[in-house]
Amino acid sequence: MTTTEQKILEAARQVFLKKGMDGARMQEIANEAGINKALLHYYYRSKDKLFEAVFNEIFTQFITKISLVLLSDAPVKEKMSLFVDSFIDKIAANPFVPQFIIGEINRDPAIIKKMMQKSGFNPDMFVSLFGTQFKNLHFDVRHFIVSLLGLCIFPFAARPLIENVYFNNNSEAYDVFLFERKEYIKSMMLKFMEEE
Amino acid sequence: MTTTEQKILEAARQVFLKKGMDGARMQEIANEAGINKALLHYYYRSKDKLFEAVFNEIFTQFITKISLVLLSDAPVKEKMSLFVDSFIDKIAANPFVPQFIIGEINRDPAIIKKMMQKSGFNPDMFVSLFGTQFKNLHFDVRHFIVSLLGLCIFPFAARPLIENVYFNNNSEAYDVFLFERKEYIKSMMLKFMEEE
DNA sequence: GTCTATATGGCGATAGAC
DNA sequence: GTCTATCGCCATATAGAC
Repeated sequence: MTTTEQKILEAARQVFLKKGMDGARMQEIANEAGINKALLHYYYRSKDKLFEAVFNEIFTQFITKISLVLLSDAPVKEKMSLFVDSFIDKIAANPFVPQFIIGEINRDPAIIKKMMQKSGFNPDMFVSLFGTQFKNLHFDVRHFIVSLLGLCIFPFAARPLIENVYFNNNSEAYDVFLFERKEYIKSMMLKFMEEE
Repeated sequence: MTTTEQKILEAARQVFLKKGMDGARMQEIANEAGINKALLHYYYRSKDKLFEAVFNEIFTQFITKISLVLLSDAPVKEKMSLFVDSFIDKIAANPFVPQFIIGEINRDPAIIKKMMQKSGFNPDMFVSLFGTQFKNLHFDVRHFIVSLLGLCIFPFAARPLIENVYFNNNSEAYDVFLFERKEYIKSMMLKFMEEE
């Protein structure tokens, strides 16, 4: 059984993910939830508050997934492989998340700090990891992480363009491409991580 | 000497780049151009038309830059190096472009086809290149191009988040990081392109 | 061509009955 | 808790004077 509050949050998630804060309409969220517009304000006071609740949920899930690659203490090559597989699966199941987060953090950068606090994450946690676990690697770990994220996220964020230019809008072919991509990224990164 | 029409387009470019189609306001564009709101409609009929003019300009510039790496017939490794240097310089000079394009192509995928026609580009041109120039490479060229783009673009598109998490919001440090990134990407790709 | 004033519609938010 | 009706504002767009 789902409460009205949950139905609203789920509907808001759908609409905000596709349209973003600026493009979303309270009326559309109400329709999606099968309730009246006034109820949205009864439960969440304002569009801003509702958006924050949605963003917090999405962002926390996303950054939790990312942090796993850093927090586990598996050997770094296995860790990388596991991350690529699970991260791409995760995005494929939530294909609107990357461009949503990219759009919203650029629209309102201040939201990041707010969400970090709510999620219980803090920047120091990430930074301190560089001083300990990774210090013996021959490459810069920040560049390494950013590369890994870019390689995984970009083909989803830029999908409409790439699918048009390189796949003649053949959506099924692009799904295959995304699936292949796991192996491509892993082999690329493994080669790069070799000690010579 | 700049005409009113040019002033409007320049102002619209600034505002749309930062706020996107949904977040931009005609009043703000008028203020930025130092003219009256009614003049916007005199020259561009509607917000949609004005947006299309702006998007077309930005998109054409962007995709022209990308296509150079494919169209020149320099050896592939030098080509890659040249592309990374010039492309990152280009984005650094226009840091809002990546997230703007990502946002708008996802908001309205149909705009891509429209812009492709206006710019004189067509998908077949890109696709045919794979059958000829690149056919002897040992790796998939589509994955290669997408990787290159992702490695260059992502640190700009996700800047607010990465800058917060890994650089404690130190903007100058992040600029250094972006500058270093050219060498990092090139060495990574070169290693990957080795024949063994 | 450029302005002021205004029409027109849609949006977030609230009042108040049930 | 949930609804209908409506307020007040702000956005795009247009009319019409200069």
